[in-house]
Amino acid sequence: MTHLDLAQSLLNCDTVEELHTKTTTLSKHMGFEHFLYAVRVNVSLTRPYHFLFSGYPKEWREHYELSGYAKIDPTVQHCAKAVIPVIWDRKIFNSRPTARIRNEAGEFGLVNGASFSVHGRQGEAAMLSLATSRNSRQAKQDVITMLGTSQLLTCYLHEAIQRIVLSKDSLPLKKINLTDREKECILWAAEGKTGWEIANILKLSERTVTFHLQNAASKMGVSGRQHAISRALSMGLIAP
Amino acid sequence: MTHLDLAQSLLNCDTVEELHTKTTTLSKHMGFEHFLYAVRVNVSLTRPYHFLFSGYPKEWREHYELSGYAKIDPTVQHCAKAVIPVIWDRKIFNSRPTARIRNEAGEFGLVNGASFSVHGRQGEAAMLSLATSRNSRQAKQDVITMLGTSQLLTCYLHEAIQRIVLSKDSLPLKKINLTDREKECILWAAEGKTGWEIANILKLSERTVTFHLQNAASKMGVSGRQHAISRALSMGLIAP
DNA sequence: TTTTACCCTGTAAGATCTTACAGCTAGTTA
DNA sequence: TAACTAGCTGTAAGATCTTACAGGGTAAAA
Repeated sequence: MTHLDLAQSLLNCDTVEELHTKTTTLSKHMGFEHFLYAVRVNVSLTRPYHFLFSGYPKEWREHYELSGYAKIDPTVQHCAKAVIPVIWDRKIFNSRPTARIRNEAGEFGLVNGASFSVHGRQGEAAMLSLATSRNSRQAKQDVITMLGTSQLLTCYLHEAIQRIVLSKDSLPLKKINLTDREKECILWAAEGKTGWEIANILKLSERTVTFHLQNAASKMGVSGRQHAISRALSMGLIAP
Repeated sequence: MTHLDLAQSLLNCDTVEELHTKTTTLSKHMGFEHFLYAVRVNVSLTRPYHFLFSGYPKEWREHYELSGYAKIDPTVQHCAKAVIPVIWDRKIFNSRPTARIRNEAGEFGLVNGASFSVHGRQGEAAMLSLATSRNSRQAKQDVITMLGTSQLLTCYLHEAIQRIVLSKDSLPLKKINLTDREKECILWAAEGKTGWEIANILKLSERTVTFHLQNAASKMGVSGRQHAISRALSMGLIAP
């Protein structure tokens, strides 16, 4: 049974609970007592959707939340802009308030670990943190040794979450089917073309272009061309 | 010297050539004679920017290009929409034309391997393929064994490419500095607000909103509000 | 055969955006 | 001090988008 098989098995989960159990087992196998997966989906730019999948101590999560640590947590900031993992280290938590986060986390059994970043095609930004309470030199070394496997786990877990959670109806990535025409019209509108220009490009009447753009907008639950463009883009609906 | 150290060393490269040498060495260490990294950046949706970083045989690349294989290559399609790697396998190359790609690739020494996907914060979609000419059962197993390390390499390589290639002036991700106001205005415009509404939200005059949006557009080299919104979004300039 | 999905088009009033003109303040840097 | 950057504001004509009304077609699935 390779780690690949285990990771693959995440994709076979049907429920969030099952996925949680498997992820917990898998993390433990890899030497981490705790994990935390979080994803942000830009259904709306100003009100993004967040989903948390936690194998962290509940008390720590609550404290973290109440203290608004997410805003200054260097691992969160790192994962928001980079695609490489970050190993928990004194250099990372270097300021006064961030060092405090690290210390407090340690009290809850999150001593050593690393955070992994993964971005989806539909603009989702996700991260997975894996942590152990072990504080030895060996523990630090183990984190490094497992870096590859951990990164792989992150990818598979994200894929699984995407399938189980994010694709369900009434949830943010709920499948919105734009027709080809609608996509074409939005694409050209996004390229800055006017209705008249799009009509010429697609050999349609300007009225029809308007029509398709309206349909697309109403499918996505937005109003106006600009809103439709941004929603279609941030949800990856018209990706090349 | 762990694989991590090696991957880290990619980040220290200053030139594309240096990066190429290091990547070649690294791939070999991992048991792959060939690698191919490709990235697409949505500077424009209809005319995206492509960058290829090839450790593949030149002849194969040319043949692949001329034959337009990229359009039907199942590994490319997989990486475009998934975040998990795909191992080269008969099941993947299952149709007549795709099986042909696999066979032809084999003739150039690309027999077994896998393709890895990574998406960046700025909407770049990249993939790395690693291949070996070995055709044994052991070779297949080795691909699986190295899956984690390979995925990690993909992430580091992408980060390195981003720094060396994509961030340079005159290149697609060339740093465009939007001011906070400009970002705010674009953000709300992307949320479907009218100029008048944005003015109210930000406590500005409508004229000023127009002004900022125009400045943002001209900085990005586009014309019109819709174009500005799409460019800002697809280049990750106003990400939350 | 009915339903469903997709595609296409017209008119017209009013809202909104674009682009041209022109000018002000404040803070930082050279 | 001069030059630069960021921020802010006004007017007005013309282009473009929005939304209301209304209507037509094909093709596949139920």
